[in-house]
Amino acid sequence: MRSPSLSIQPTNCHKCRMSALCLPLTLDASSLARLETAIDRRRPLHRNQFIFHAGDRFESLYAIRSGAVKSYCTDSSGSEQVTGFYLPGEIFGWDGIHSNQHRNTTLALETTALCEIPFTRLEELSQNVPKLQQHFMRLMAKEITADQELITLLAKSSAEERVASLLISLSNRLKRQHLSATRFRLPMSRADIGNYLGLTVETVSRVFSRFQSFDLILCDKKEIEIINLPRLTAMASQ
Amino acid sequence: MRSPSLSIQPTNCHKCRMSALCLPLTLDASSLARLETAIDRRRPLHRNQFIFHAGDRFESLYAIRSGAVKSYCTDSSGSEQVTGFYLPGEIFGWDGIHSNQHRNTTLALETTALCEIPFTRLEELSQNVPKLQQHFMRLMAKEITADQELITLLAKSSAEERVASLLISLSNRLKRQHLSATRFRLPMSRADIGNYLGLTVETVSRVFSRFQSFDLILCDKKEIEIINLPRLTAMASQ
DNA sequence: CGTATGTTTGACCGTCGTCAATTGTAGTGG
DNA sequence: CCACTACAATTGACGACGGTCAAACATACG
Repeated sequence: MRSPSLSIQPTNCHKCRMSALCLPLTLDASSLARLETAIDRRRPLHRNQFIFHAGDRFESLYAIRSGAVKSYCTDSSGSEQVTGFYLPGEIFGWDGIHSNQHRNTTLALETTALCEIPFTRLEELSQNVPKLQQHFMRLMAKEITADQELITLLAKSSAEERVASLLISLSNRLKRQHLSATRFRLPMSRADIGNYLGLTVETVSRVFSRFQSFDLILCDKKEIEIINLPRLTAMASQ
Repeated sequence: MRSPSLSIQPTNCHKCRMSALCLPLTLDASSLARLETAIDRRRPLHRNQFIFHAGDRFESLYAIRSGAVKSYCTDSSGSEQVTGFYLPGEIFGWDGIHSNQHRNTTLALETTALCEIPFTRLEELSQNVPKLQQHFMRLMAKEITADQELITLLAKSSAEERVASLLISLSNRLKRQHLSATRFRLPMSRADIGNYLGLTVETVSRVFSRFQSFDLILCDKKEIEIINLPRLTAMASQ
């Protein structure tokens, strides 16, 4: 029996509209039932609440049901580096697997609902459910692919290309969740964007202004409307 | 029976001096024996020979016995981005897991001996040998960690810090192989270094010159000697 | 030996970071 | 409810770091 202060309702992955992303599609009913028992649906976090800190013992992966989080690590000189933003349907926490402790700190950028997936349970289940093992390896590999795309972006692209890429990435990820691909609210600050993209706040702000003057986007602080999606896409994939 | 043209000798992981890195240390004898049957030791590749191309069907992971390789991907506009250099004892090929085809092209930077680890065999074995599953997840997670360190480097650091970081990284990785941490030969060109670090060849060359004038390193084309390891380390971890 | 490729160095210039000031927004408590 | 404060975002002026272009030189390979 779970404590009501930690868990708000039983998990029903098969009814969850995220399942296409965080679950193997081909999982049979009994395997799914076993997985569900491992997943703990926590009460929503509010803005700026931490999910885990760098150095914390690694216990679980997390899937986002709603909201958004950012992960960042702090280097020796104390400065932060944002390593990722995660949106509904996405899974984070992989960084803890290697050394059994997290390297990133992760916090909610807005009110956020999570599913917690205890990793040892997941490993046990994977032993018995080959598809599950495959699926999670794929998700990890996807994280590697995403990181390598960011590496390419940082190594090669101009400020405008970087910002365009982030907007297009967010647009695509929201679209996959059947949300609007052209109107959305940025969950993160300009500073977070700049940090993530290796730019200063000022540069990010200037790029947003330029994009508006080019009629690529409309933006009112964090509300974004993409006016010219094709051209923005072209700028991004350069 | 293996074709002699493809395989030069039977695999003996337990005698291999790399095993501390690419194998789970705690694997028992029978598990190890089963793993060995899956691993194919190929004849050495020479410089500029490809291991796989972007788009190739993903079949195997590869462990380096000797030599060095570089991985790079090609973006829409045809320009390359080096995503990693791999040295003896390291494993590459993870990028193919997600979509069952490789995103990176990987080639030998010098004469290189590899062990090929067929991925489906590895998955099968992982089902029966929990330690093996754990170990490979850790290795993948390590790749994620490494990529995120590169992201931080590219987002934050100056040209000098980037080059210093690469030299220190190579030094540490060679040291782990019980090779000299202060005298080594760079397997890659200045262009590769620049591409990897998001710099131009000219900038890399200038930084090498500056490092020499500061008495941090000595270098004769690809031969490097680190003169002042503490100061170079300080420059790297900034 | 000759050509292709890699490396170094110089001169110049553009992008983006730094510093600074201003305005707008959000959260707090009287 | 509004003042007060802290924080976020915008815009401008200026300069530095690293990119671009060009030339010279070294090295590798056939």
